[in-house]
Amino acid sequence: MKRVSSFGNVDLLFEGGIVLSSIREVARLAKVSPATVSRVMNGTAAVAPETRKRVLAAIEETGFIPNEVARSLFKKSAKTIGLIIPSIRNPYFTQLAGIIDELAGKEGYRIFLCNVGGDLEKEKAAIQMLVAMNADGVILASGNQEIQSFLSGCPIPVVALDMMVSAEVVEACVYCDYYQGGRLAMEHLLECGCQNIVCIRGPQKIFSARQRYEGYRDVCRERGIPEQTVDCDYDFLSGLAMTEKLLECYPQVDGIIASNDIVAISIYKILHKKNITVPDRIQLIGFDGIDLSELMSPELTTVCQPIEDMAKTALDVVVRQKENFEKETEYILPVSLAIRETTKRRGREQ
Amino acid sequence: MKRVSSFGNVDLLFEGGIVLSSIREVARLAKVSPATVSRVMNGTAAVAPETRKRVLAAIEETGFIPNEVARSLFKKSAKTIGLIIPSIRNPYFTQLAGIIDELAGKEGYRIFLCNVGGDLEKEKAAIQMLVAMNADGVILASGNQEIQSFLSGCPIPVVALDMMVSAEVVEACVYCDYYQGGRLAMEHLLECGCQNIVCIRGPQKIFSARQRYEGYRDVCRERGIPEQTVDCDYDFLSGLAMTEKLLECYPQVDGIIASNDIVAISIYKILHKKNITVPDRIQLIGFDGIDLSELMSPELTTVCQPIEDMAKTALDVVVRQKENFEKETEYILPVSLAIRETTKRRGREQ
DNA sequence: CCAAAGGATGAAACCCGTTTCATTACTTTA
DNA sequence: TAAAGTAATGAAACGGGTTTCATCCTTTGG
Repeated sequence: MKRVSSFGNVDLLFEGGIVLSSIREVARLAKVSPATVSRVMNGTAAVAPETRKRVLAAIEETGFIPNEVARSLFKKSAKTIGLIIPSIRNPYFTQLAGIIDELAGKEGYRIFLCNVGGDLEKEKAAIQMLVAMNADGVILASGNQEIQSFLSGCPIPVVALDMMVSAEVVEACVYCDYYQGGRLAMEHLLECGCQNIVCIRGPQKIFSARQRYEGYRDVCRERGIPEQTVDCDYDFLSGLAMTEKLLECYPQVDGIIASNDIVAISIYKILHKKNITVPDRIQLIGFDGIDLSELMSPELTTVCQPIEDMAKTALDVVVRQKENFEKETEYILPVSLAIRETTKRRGREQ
Repeated sequence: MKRVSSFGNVDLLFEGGIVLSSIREVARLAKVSPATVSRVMNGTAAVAPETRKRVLAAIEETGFIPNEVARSLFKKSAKTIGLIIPSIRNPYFTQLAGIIDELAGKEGYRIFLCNVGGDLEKEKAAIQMLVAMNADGVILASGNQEIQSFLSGCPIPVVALDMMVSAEVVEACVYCDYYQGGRLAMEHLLECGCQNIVCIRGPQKIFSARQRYEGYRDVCRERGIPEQTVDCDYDFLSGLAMTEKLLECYPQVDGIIASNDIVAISIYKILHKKNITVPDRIQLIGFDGIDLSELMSPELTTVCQPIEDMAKTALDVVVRQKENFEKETEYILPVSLAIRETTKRRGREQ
């Protein structure tokens, strides 16, 4: 019913489907050697037009698809790049993954997505697996600094995305000016008239979260404002829980800096549920600039990261690492403020 | 700096990192044959305790990681299952992917996610690639019926998820009772007092969208209500555009059935922007029951699909297809109504 | 007209983990 | 004590595409 039908010695199928046959079968059919078939397929050497035609016909007839595994084994390259992310449920990472996937496709690479969920062991296993699979490189966006020591001696190039890892163990780091982002968020809330701002910090072992917090903290210090923080993970469940806590601890709050957009959305949910109006009673700002931040109602004011540029840069480093002579080891991209509906000031920037 | 250091003939690295070395090197170091090393690693045959210890020590010393590609080539199995989805940006599919990934991991399989974006050629290429990679099976959730004819003779098992494909070409189909979902949505809006309901249909070439529409349509017919429909894709951009159109064509509308949750969210955004209150002036219901439907404010009333069960069922069929004797070819799962805040009636169900 | 150069092609090695099959050594049974 | 059986292990083949190297044939230059 769905197995390949056998026809003589050659597996054939006539209904436009997929067939398994080997290069040797094709060769036999075309009355050439496997080497010649390989040359025709890859254009790696001149083949007489007459021969080429016969080979092409044989490929057509058998529906031959070259076995990628055999190719990978010899070439020591699977034309695959691993993308390690902490959560496939976080729209920020799926947006990133979507862009990287598309760009990689154009360069002839596949993306192997590894969802490690903040688990260090899973992350190590993912890297080992990618190495064992002859992947050509890794884009590491797990956010977990602890992986660093494990990376030394990794035989395939690794580029850290959204995290700061020593240039000793990775090809390069690509991240944003999170610190500036933290400052921007705080300064914006102040400009909007907030008197009582609380910063919901992401996990401090994550570089972006730490830097954002430090931006916020430094503005506080410069202006003599006491810090008010709550700790929170980068996911919505944590966001919901921490918002409850925040309202308990800081009932006077009139401005909230969320650890990222998805947390901002969950904060908004709680505020909405409690009939606390945004931005009238409390103003709210997020980080990341995911699609959803603009899709939610009201639209979320947020500090945008150039997701597309980050994806492009990271991929570029991995793909072109061999040919890079004077390579950068650090790409720091600028962030920008998107003033929308959860803060009061109508700004110049969109 | 990051290359593996060479030590004698054996590649070594002392800092806990990753190393490339072959089974033959390990064998040489342990003074055994590669076969014995393989037997120690896989437990495929008895090895003398003394020998085993030497081999283990050699593996430890070299940091040897068996090459998955070589293993896949021989075994004709990559311990990998392909998951083909139309969009990695749609939370429904990432939620699905997350669950499948987790379950597959427990069974010793990797998931290779293929984002084909509704492009038939990309989808064909993805399937060919999976075959060429010695994948063990495919979970096909692209929604695109047209792929059907391409599937015949596919040498690896395919299970269709969220779509209806002939049992001739797939191992099984797993989907929900979308028709019932369509009815449920319509009946609920009627119960909530809507007089002027518009159905925003998903692409009619997609099975779920067609079935949902037919559920809606049949309720209309049974009650003598004239149909009012607008066509829309399954993404938020389309949702935004179509809502504008809807409001133009049907200014009297007081109930909207969205093609899915993400479209419902974008509908809400437009309504909110136009100061049309939900559910007072217009009531709104979605399909899918993604996390986000509950996270948005107000919480979205929606027809939930048992995403977890679907994932589990699909994976089970693929993994266990060889041992299935009397196999089902169709798994139809029930949907359920989650009455939340975008419709008026406070229902029994949560 | 012969040598050198170039083009087309095939045989065989290669990538590396797995498995079969044969061999050796030793134990058990008759 | 011989025959039969068993455990441990290695040599070699295998999987399938790629590449090197040698070979053969044709063309070009002297």
